[in-house]
Amino acid sequence: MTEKTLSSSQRAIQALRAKVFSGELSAGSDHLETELAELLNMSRTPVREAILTLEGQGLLEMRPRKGVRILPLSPDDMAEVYDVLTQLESHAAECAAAAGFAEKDLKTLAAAIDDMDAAIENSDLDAWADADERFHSELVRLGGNSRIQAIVGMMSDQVRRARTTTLFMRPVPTKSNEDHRIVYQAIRDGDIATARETHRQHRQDAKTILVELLGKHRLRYL
Amino acid sequence: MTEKTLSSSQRAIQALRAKVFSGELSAGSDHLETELAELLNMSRTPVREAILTLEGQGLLEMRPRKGVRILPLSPDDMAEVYDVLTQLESHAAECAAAAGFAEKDLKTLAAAIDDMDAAIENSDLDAWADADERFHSELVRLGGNSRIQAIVGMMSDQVRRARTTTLFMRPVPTKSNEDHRIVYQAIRDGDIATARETHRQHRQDAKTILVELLGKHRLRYL
DNA sequence: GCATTTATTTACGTATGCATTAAATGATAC
DNA sequence: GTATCATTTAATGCATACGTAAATAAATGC
Repeated sequence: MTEKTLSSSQRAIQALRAKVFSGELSAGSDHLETELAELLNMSRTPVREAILTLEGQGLLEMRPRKGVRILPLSPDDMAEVYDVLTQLESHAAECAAAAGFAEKDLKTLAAAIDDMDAAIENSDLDAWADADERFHSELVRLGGNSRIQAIVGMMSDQVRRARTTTLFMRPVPTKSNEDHRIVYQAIRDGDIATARETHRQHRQDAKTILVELLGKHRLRYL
Repeated sequence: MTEKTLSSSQRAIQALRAKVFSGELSAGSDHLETELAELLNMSRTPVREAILTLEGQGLLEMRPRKGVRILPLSPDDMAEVYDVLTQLESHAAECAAAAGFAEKDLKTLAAAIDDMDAAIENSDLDAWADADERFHSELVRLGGNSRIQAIVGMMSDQVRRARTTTLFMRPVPTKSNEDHRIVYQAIRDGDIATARETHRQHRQDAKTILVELLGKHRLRYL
């Protein structure tokens, strides 16, 4: 095993991230540095460093004397996030298709798609969401632009926060996997235009569905 | 005047940024926290906080026991940066065109274009670069996506670092401003496709020119 | 000499203390 | 009752101290 002793700062980052995603630190809530330090059993110093880092990733905001605010996401915010994902991921799909990967280079991508099918069979939404993330993450990796990877990672974090709430509100995403297969084939066949355009449309659909869902359920923040 | 007493952390961020851009802290160089603290006349604490922030913006990297490394930019890195800019800015141009701005909303954009013309007349490359930045920054602002603004801002910082070196190596960018005018008109006329495609091509050309220039001059890092 | 171990240095990570200053509370005037 | 000012509270920003572990130097064995 790759045993590593994480620094307190690193643990703080992980722990805070986890608590934000789990909702233990809910969106819109404020927390004093002292409170978080106590919660994580460490001094304020590493907590402050973690806060700085997470602020840079858009998860929270330091507001002097008012505490650390876990950033809420409005439907407009989600639209912004999805627009960034749409542009950068479709570019990644384009690049991946242009790169001329062999089928064996694409096995991770294919596996994610198969897992999604299986998850839908079993009506296991969590497994589906997990595989979906793997697909998108691998797609971006294949795109070969490390900065796009980093940015998409940050935006995906935002989506992940919303997912807990939204995942069970929407219909089983069967259409979604058809898109994934088309993108996969386009990349394998070097069909640049199809890879890009299919994925672009795929993400744009996801945005529309989500934003409408939020509107329908009167969710103004999450 | 808007007089404000900046915190030491804030001053550290500004000062370090300035020193990176000016080259006083040159790309690839390593610096101990103590050294930077001394340089900025403050304790390590605010310096560390600034380092964390700037690390999140991709300007430097904390390497325990080896010092803070000012990240060098390879031609491949520049290509990555320009690809992100190309995707996100062309999307912003598209959105701006779709938004149906009145001519008066576009005066900042028009002013930047005029300034670039004037700068070319005067062979003032610095003024040109300044106006060029204003154009791109305003374009993205008009796009209306705050996340894209933030990301483009970060990527522009990377470009800015290279500019000191590259600005005087290349021919006067006359063609560039033709593109800008076309983009401007397309936005004003609500011609979404032209706005996007012209700007996309504009940025892609810039990438090609820069990468070739770096190759020609055997600049492997900057 | 060269390799390996031991000692030393020192940069970093974290805890702690304190001054500052924004916010909250209370007092006073109207 | 309200508004203004003084007072108190306490969260933060920063400096400082210190233990730890990495890197370097020294020492030992072969």
